[in-house]
Amino acid sequence: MKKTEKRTSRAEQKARRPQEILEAAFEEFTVKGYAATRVEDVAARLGVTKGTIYLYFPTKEVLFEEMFRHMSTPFKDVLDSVGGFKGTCADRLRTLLLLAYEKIPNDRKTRELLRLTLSDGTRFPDIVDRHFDEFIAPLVAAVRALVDEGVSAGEFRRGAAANYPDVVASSILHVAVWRLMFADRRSIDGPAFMEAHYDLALNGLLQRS
Amino acid sequence: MKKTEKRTSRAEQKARRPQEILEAAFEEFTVKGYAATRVEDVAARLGVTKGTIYLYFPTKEVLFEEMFRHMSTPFKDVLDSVGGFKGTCADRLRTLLLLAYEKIPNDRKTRELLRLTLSDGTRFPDIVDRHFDEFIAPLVAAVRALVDEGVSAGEFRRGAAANYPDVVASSILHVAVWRLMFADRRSIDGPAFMEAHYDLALNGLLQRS
DNA sequence: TATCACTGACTAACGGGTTAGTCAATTCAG
DNA sequence: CTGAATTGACTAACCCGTTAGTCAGTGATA
Repeated sequence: MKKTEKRTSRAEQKARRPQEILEAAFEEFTVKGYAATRVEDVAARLGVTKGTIYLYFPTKEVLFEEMFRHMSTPFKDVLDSVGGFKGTCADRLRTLLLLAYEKIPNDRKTRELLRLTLSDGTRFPDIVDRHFDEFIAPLVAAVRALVDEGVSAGEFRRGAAANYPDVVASSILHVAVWRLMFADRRSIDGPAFMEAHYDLALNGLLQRS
Repeated sequence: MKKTEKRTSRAEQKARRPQEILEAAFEEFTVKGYAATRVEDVAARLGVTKGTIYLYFPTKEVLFEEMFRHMSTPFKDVLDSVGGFKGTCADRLRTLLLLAYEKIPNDRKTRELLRLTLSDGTRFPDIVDRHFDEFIAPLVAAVRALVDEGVSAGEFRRGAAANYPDVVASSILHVAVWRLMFADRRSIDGPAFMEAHYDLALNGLLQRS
C-alpha cells in the first residue's frame, strides 16, 4: 500500500510513524469529533491500515489523548516574554493582544483543540485541565500582571474591569468561536476586530483624566 | 413498564410524548454529543423503549434536529424591547448586557445549544444557521443600534470599537464557554464578571472629554 | 353499572450494517 | 535469508431502525 520510497529507510519510517499518526488523528478527530471518527479513517489518511495504528497506540482513547497532548504547543513562554518588554502599559497591552490573537483564534491547532475540549471534554476530563493550564491560566495571569502594573503606575483606572482581568482579553474567544462555527461560510475581519478590541479595552482601562 | 397512573389518559399521554422525548433527547445529546448518544438512552430516560421513540420520530437525525428547534427559545423579541426603553445610552447598554447574560451564559438551554452547535455543526449545517439567526445576529444588531445612537447623540466616541460592535458584547461568550468547559469544577462569578464587562465597555465607549 | 370487543401505544427481539481491536500471513529492507 | 513492519481478514460487540405481538384503556351495548 505504502509505496517504497528510496529516501526513507525502515528505521526512519518507524521513528516518524508516531508523529505522523498523531497528526493524522488530529485532522480526523477535529473534523468529526471523538465518537464519529473511525481508527480506519486515521490510518487511511496515512495510506496504511488500521493494524498499523494499533502497533503504536493500544486503544483509540489513548490515541486521542496523546494526540491532544502532542498538539498543545507552548503558549506560556511566549506570554512571559511580554513581561520583559519596555514601553507604556498601553503598548504592552497591544503586544499582548497581538500575541494572544496569533495563538488562539488565528492558529488552527489551538482553535480546533478548543472545539475538542468543548465537545469531548465531558468524556476526557484531562484535556479540560490541560486546556486550562496551557491557554487560559497563562493568558489571564499575563493580563492581570499588566493591568495591575498599569494601575500601580497610575496609567490605568482602578475599577471593576481592573479587578476581573479576564474581561479584558475575553473578546479573543469571540473570533475563535466564530471561526469554529462558520469556517469559511461567514468571514470575520481578524485585524479589524482586534483593532476594535484594543481600542475599546484601552479606552476602558485608561485614566479618564 | 410504564405503570398505569389514573390521572393520565391515553390521549393525554400521547399528546405529551413528543415534548417529553425532545426534552429527554436534549439531556442526552448535550452530555454525549450526537454520535455518542444512543436512541435507547433517550428512551431509557423516559422509562420507555427505543421503539416508542421511532413511533414519533423517523430517524435519529430528525430527532436531533427537532430537539434543537424545540429548545431554541426566542431571544430577538426580548432584545427588541430594549429599543423602546428610555434613559441614557449607558443605561440602556447596561440593560442590554443584563438581558444578554441572562439569555446566553446563564440559561442552561442556550449554553448547551452553543456546545452542540460547535461540536456537531459540521454535520448539521442547519443548526449553525439557526444559531446565527436566533442568537448572534439579533444581539449584534441590538448592540450596533445602541452604539450608533450613542455616537449620534454625542454620548459615545467614534472609533474602531463603535464600528465593530461585536466586540462590545463578545465577553458574554467567555462566561458561556467557561461554564461549558468547567461546569462546577471551576466557578465563575457571573455578576462580578458582568460588572467588570459593563465597566470596561462603557468607559471604552464614553466620550473622554 | 357490568361486560366485552376493539384500538393503538408500547414492547421485545431481531436483521443488517458498522467498528474497535486481534492475529496469522505477507512483504521487504538489511 | 531473516526478522521486523505491515497487512487485512476476522471476531465480538454495538447500535440503528423494523415489526409481530401484547395488553391497558376505551367506549358501545345491554
